[in-house]
Amino acid sequence: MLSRFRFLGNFYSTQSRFFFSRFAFTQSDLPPPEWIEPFINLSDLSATNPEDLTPSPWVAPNFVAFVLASAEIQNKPDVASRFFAWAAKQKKYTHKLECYVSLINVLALANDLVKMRFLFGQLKEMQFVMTMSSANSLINIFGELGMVEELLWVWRRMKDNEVEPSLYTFNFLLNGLVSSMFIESAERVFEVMENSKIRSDVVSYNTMIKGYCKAGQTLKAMKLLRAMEMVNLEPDKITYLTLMQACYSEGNFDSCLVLYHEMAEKGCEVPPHEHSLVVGGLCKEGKCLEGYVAFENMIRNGVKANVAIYTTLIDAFAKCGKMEEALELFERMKTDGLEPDEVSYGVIVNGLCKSGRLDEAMDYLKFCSANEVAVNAMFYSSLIDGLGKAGRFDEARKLFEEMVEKDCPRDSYCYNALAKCGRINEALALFKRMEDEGCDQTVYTYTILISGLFRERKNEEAMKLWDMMIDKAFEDMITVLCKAGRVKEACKLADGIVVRGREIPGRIRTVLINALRKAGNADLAMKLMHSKIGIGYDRMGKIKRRVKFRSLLES
DNA sequence: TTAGGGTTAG
Repeated sequence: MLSRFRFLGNFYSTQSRFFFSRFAFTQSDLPPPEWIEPFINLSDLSATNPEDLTPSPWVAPNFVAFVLASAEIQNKPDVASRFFAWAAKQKKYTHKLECYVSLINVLALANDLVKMRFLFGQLKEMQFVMTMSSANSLINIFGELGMVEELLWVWRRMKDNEVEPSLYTFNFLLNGLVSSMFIESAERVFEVMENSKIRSDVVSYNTMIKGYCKAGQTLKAMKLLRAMEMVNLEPDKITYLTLMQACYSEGNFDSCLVLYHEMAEKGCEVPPHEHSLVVGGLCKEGKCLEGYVAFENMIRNGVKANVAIYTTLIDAFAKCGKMEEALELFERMKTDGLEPDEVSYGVIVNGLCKSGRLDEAMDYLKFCSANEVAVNAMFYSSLIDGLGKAGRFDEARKLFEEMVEKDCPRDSYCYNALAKCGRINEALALFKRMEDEGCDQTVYTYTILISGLFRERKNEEAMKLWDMMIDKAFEDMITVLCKAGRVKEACKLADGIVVRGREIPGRIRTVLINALRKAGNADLAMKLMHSKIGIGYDRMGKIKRRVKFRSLLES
């Protein structure tokens, strides 16, 4: 947005200089602001009603473009639409390409996709000659919204009009494709760049790296980092942050640490977030002392700690059973001028509950409620769990019911904590309540119930729940694998369900189709959508054909 | 033009 503002500023100042020298303007010139302002309030466009404007000679295309660009900067889609419509009605006036681009942009910001599509349909019919700046802007906006068809139209149009794409055009295109998870297409564009006059730069590499990370192909992303060194391109802090973030989410903290040292060695600026990833990684592995060393190291390097880093460390100490150290860090954080938030308090409350210090934990709950710290479900689940384990069932139940009064939605953790400490009938009633309240039952919920039922020798009921759980687990597993981009494994699992004589529900097919599409396998997604893969039963329940999901990926 | 925080259970 800033860059467009800058563009507009340059555009305007050069034009107005031109103006003063000529003292008059023609249809295509732009009037200076002091000429426009009696008619239209540029600093607050909503104060102007376009219908009140005197038309000629003010309806110069550049004037309209300028007002629309102002509306875009002020994010006023209604004003822009009205002004656009008003201008279109004036005699001898037709919109310029830039007017369409401005209005499309402001509509995109307002998320009005329907109007955007309609307008783009008009633009396509206008036979405009595509310009570089309009193409860049459109490719950027369509890319962000995942409107790949529209994006490719602009790209082709540019080619037809023999407008040479710039490095920015390529990078916008790459980013658009990557945001819409068209990774294979992005790969092809990247290859084209490698072989063209325009060489890919750090941004192009970073964008491809982001794409691979999003698709769960961290190894490919790593290879690209090494490829940068081969072409003498210096990776920057964004390259490292993207990769470290991906390694961190995969739980690969060693690689995270390697990248961290690498960037420090290269003298690359290390942003606070990279430090958090390292401290967080060490803490997640239970190495709270090493995490603490990294934390001190960060402060020595002049990077100020923030609430998130403190919270990570406090939690790590609490989990190692070092509650006193955790509380000391909590105090240090406050003397450091940082205000603990609900997550920090949640970590403290959870730690206290785990170490059996329930009354202190209850005091924190009271303190937070009285001091406008948002009390969330985690506070309650920790306390309900702790109270239950200490045999204080009534207090646990009371807290569970109190959540409704306090407008705090109950999650599965709260239900499970209470179900675990009560009798089996109570737990079954809670299972039903979860369903009614739309709270997801987890594997842990089923485990509590099944073991409870077996203990009471209600074996048949237990087995029924077991079957329910297995079906749900398969479905969850497929969803999780798809989200991680591991479509091949998801397909194998789906085949496993069919072999066991069960059918794949439509909603899981959709998950698979979307995963294939996101992984850049649009063709395979189409194939699955229109095929009978996995659906292998006739009306008598006999297997008619059993085409495996896996066959999709083997072809 | 690209990136961007932490917490909960057997």
